[in-house]
Amino acid sequence: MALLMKQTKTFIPTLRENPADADVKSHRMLMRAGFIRQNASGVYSYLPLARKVLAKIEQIIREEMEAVNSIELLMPALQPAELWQESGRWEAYGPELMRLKDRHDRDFALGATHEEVITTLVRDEIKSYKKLPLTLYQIQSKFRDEKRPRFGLLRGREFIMKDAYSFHASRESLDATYDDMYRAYSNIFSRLGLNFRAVIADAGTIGGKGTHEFMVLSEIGEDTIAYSDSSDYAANIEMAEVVVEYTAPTTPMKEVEKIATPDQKTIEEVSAFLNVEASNVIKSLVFNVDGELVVVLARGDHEINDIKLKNALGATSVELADDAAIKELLGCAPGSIGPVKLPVNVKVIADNAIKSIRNGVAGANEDGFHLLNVNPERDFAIGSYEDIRFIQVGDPSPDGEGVIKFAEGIEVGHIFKLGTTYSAKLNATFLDEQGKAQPFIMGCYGIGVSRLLAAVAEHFQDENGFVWPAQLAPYDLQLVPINTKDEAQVQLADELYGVLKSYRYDVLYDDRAERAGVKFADADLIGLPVRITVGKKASEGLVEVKFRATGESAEWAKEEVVDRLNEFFRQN
RNA sequence: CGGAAUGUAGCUCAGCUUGGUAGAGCACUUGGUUUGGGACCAAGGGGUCGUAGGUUCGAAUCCUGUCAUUCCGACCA
Repeated sequence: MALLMKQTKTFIPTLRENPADADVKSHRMLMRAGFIRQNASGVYSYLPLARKVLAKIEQIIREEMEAVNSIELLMPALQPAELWQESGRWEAYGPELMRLKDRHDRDFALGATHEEVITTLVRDEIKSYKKLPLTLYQIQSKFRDEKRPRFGLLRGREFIMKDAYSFHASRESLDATYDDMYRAYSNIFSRLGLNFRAVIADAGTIGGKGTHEFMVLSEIGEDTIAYSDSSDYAANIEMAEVVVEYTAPTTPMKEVEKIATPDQKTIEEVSAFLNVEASNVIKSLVFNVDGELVVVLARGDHEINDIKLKNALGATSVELADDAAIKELLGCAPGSIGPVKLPVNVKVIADNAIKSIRNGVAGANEDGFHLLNVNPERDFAIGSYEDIRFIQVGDPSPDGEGVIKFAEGIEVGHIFKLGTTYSAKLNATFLDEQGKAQPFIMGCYGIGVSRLLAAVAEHFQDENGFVWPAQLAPYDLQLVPINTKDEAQVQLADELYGVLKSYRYDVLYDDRAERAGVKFADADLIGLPVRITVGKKASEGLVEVKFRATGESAEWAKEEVVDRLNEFFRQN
């Protein structure tokens, strides 16, 4: 399908100056080059050029999905509340679910995801194990009322997503499809030309066990990846296990001593004031765990990871308790909390590293005082030791090879083994070989399509504009007659336009009556791989060709344009 | 949801401190001169100064509320 487009007939509103509201370069360049416009916070229009890049991304996704027998369908964005009530997520999803009412005052949601719709759809139509496995996907807009939309397309409230769902009669079948998807995702991100890693991830509120995130490495990434410097281990920092074996030192224990520490609240202040290492200070925090106050301990040089905490306690929500609750429980402000002499019924969870503390420092549960020579077990009881801290740079890699380093990543894909979480709740069953009803075993697999547009926009640009690789470029090349009043130039440009069409090139024809400088600046902004300039030597049948990526240019006779272009696109 | 900032023409911004009835550049329209890296000359069109209220003889400017947008944090399949 060769697409031709005259620039006077399309809509590419380029900006000469940087938009004031765009801070990250993908957002800035997408605005400047006329790809997107914002309609509300986190809500964007995709203008013709963006639509074309999206179409290319989607095409790659479709090819790789079909290759693993995943079949496209399209489900509604507008979904009845009953569906969400049935799965329990009408309440559980919270304010992030966009809700609305119809004229009969019935509740609806704008689809934040489609587990409910697909599960009931399949439930009502698939009754036999003989029809399994089945994998379906769609590419569609999703709605999430994010607390803080940001970075242009990177975190929107309306965004485009590819979501796939698989249905199985057995775990083994799910595992096989999961592996297929893992490979398909790797193919997709490789074909897009992105530098990515598949990392071990947390399943979050979607539930299920066994999950990988696909992260594009980027400095604007909102997630931190912990990876091994000498193996292929990589995990979201939320999940990376700490495998250090901590043991108590053999130094003799000393008597506990109370000491005044006026206005010394943070670990840094206290350790500096008392001249001790942060690693020998006990950081004590009070968390509200599903309504119960729990004291959580970690070493002063460590950070508590609330996702690990949540998982370790099997809780559905953990958050720091507020000052009033702490005051009521312990009679002091945060900053002076400690594990010694707590009210009897308070649960205490300690990070494994607490074991390494000997004659440590802890808050005295009295404002302005700390305790010296505090020792675990002797001076306070611990409910259990768990791995609840964030891994740190330099920690040993959990797979035993090398040490941990950090990188920032943009989450562009996430694959889950859901199991029967949704099928059980929604009563979606099939009949197995024994004629017995079994809940479907499910998987789900998402790709943030519009987020990918942001990720590639972030990656494929230089100071003058986008530098699209051939597989993503909105058009293959731009045809630029310099002077639209020059008979010879227009004639040759028209001729090339026709020839290129017959050879199935997608051409953006800059037929505008603009000056050369304007056309060149816009061409650089738009960033097509090849620019063919028809100028002074048109009468001799010569054109100038410039390659966006390298900045190299050459002079070609009109007769050789097609052959040379074919050669270029074979190699790029 | 906490913290911060910003809302003045399509875009980027000045004017606000010290109240006197709105400006620049770019863009746009018309005419002319130009024509290979965001031209020039001339003449134009375009703004409830986010919004509501208050203070004042008088508010873009001072005060209060409110809304929107952005950034930091918390949060997040």
